[in-house]
Amino acid sequence: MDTLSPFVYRIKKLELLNSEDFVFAENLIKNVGIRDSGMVIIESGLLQESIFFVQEGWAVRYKTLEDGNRQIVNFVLPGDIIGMFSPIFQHSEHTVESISPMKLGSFPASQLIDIFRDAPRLALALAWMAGQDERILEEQIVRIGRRRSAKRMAHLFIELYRRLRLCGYTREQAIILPVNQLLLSDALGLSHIHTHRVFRELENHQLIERFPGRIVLQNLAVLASMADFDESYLEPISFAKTSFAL
Amino acid sequence: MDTLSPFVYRIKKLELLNSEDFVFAENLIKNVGIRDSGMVIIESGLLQESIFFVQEGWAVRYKTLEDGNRQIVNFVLPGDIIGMFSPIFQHSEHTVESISPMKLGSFPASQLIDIFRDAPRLALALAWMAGQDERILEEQIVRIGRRRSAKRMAHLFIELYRRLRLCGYTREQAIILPVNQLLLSDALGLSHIHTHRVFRELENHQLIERFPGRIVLQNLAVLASMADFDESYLEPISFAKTSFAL
DNA sequence: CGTATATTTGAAAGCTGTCAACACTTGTGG
DNA sequence: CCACAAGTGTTGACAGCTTTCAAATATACG
Repeated sequence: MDTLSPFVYRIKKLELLNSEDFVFAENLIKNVGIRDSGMVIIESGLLQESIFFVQEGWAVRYKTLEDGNRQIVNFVLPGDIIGMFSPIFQHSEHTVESISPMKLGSFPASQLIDIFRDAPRLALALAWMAGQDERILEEQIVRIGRRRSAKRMAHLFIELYRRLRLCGYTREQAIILPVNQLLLSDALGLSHIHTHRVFRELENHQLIERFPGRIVLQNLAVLASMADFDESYLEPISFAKTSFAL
Repeated sequence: MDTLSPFVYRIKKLELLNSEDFVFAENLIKNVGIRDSGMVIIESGLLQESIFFVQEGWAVRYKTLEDGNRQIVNFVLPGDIIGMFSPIFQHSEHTVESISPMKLGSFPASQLIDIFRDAPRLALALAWMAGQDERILEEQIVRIGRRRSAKRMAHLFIELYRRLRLCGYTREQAIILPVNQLLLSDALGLSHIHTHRVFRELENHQLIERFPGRIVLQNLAVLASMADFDESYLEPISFAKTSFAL
């Protein structure tokens, strides 16, 4: 038997889908493709033809400003969906680019409609995932708007760690992020120089360690406590069973 | 005949729903209630029992930090939905509070399921609205992460103006926002003192005018140009008709 | 009229960005 | 294999933006 895809792993927790839905879901993502690091998966301004499921690897979702600056809006991790509701928009508003080699399941955007018509429970599960994504964006707003740089960085690190856990990563120590300082600064809304300063500070406290192109989180406990991390915005244990049958 | 509710006004543009769907939609929001300014509509940490449609009035959606600070994540305007996918979560992650008197349509959260099962086109329309909301959050991230205070404020003003237009507001000049400086600072991720300085600056340039508890935008053209506002993230003219029948 | 909530000011401290170089790594082509 | 280019990481100094502190003034509300 093969291991569960991270997507199925996540929606399983919902306890909403029956075996028929799971077959439907598994079939959706049968079409798997590989991407190198640094590839554009969807591009701002363009119509999106596919919906992707991240099986392995990392990407970033960002917007580019008129002055050439960019802001990373969210990281895209295994178990995430890329462009879920894109078929109902004429163009994408952000770019998604791989930052590590990736394995992506995909299905044609037009098929989203079939899901809504033929598999309402699965459609609801997708809405659930979109809702989680929105919660993560909200927390990103709070992080950038109301936290100072060191705390901001620590908070992001812990979020990424916790999100990895959601789809089955269990290692308790030494989480490796395929991220460099430039990426970090664009995610945190800081200059790359200041990012470096903060970075060095955390490193001096032995909270993180650096390797070319990656960051290792060494002391999650201290990072979490300095970040005042409240995980309630991340995926709950189970679905709110408001007593309905679908 | 009565005027269209702002919600129906918006989803009409989708050109996805048939008359049956519209009846369904209209029935959903028949139950209308009134709120004073300053009322909590949904509260962070609590289970949400209803889904609300804003017919009139403004609210803010915010998160409170451990240190008592708060960050407004988004403004809630006529035509918006509050807590759309809340039935699939055990608790709300943010608080929504009215900042003006409001008129709210609502239906029980449990009914969301009926929509997904019995009115897939309407469910898709809701997903479309959720997608728009997510785009607005993305832009808020960019605004806070990569724009300096004056530009940041101008950009928010223009966004609010454009969003009002989406549900039928047509006045070209003198848009009135039911907002004070404290609210503004929490939305922009600035201290209230600095917000005041920037505020005063825009006022000195005759771009805005202040009245107790409200702000009037007087020169939208100049505000928009200084904000480098790119409206593509706001609702498109029409649905991407990827040639499917639902 | 008194209290709480907003707004306003000035000054000082502190955080973050910008500038200008330099070092290091990696990949490419000669 | 070396040289070079491009991208990334590093430093120090400095400017500038933003926050904080403290206190005064309005304004709203009961």
